Amino acid sequence: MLWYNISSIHTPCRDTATPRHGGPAHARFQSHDHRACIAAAVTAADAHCRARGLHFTPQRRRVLEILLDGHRAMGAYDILERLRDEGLGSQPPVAYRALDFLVAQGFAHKIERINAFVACAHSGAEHDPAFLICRVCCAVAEAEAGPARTAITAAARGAGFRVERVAIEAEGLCPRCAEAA
Amino acid sequence: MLWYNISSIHTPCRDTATPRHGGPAHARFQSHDHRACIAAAVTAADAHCRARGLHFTPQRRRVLEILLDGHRAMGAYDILERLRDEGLGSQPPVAYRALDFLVAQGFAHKIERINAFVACAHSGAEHDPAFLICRVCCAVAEAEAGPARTAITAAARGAGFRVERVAIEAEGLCPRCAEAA
DNA sequence: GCTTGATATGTTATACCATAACACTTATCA
DNA sequence: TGATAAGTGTTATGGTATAACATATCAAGC
Repeated sequence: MLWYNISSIHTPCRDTATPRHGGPAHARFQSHDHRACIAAAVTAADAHCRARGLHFTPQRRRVLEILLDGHRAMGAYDILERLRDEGLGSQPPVAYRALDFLVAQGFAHKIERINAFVACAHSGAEHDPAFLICRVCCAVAEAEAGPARTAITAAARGAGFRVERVAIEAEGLCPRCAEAA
Repeated sequence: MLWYNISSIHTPCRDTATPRHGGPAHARFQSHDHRACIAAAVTAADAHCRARGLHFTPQRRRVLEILLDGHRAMGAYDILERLRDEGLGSQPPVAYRALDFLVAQGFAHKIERINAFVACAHSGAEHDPAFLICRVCCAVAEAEAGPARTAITAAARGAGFRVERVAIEAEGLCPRCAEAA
């Protein structure tokens, strides 16, 4: 399971949401080859778009790279700030359009609870993401929610509702904060 | 399953979100005794608070009544408008404080996807709500998510994450809009 | 090429959602 | 009855998101 730190967005636990390093929860992505991991995800997205005749434009590509590089949940305005620094756009719609595209294509997810976006941890593969959000440090993990999705889809079908997308977001304590408590 | 209509809040489908009547999806609560249903829920909340030494103040009671009466997903500012009309408060924090209390006590739920609140359809009973949100007309239904919650809690435990609260929100087509499509 | 329609971007303005902070009041209980 | 906690009133501001319209770019058929 991949863990993300939260960035400076507006959240219930914003004040304590400074990036944490060295802990067990994050050991996994401290050791991996982050550069290669980003490149692979971008390449996969590129191929996906090519295959479908979609435009993987510089803006969209860059926003995905920023999300992958940050390796954390980022607010749209965090993204926008990066884009602005790089001369790739300066107004909110620029960020939101790119993010909408990435989310629609499954390259990124929106975490409704905290109004933030993360690069998808399993790009390319069909999957049902669930997010675990620590209420103390706001770290976020993407977990697999296949069985849960199956359950809710079945319940919905019984009511005549046709499910297209499911957002599952669990709030609680991450391993580190649970131990501290 | 209980269906709610969406109110005038800011949503992807706000323009088509006028209350709908007469359809099969809503037949269930058109026939029930709404007055009695509201009274029962308020009485239950009152008893719950009394038992725990919590203050079920006039403001909190009134906000719950408004949610129950509206029988739909309402934005905090919709609530505030009602309170203002009744002289019970005029500034946003008034509405948010009451809503926070009601959500914390389980008398209401927040639907993150659309930044709206609904009165709980099963007040008093322990339950795990899941929401079905129609992407066309924004009608909202509260379904039971017990099995899904069990699944996600188990997956989280495997990662050392302690789940306290789970939000499950499915987006798709309600029976009526599915039929129209 | 050139037109045409669809898609994407630039920009302004605005709407909507939510809380920090502080003063004041009311309830509870030792 | 005085101390403490909980709730309310109010101002101000911060954070999130989109409508609307102008412009530019791309892809396909003539």
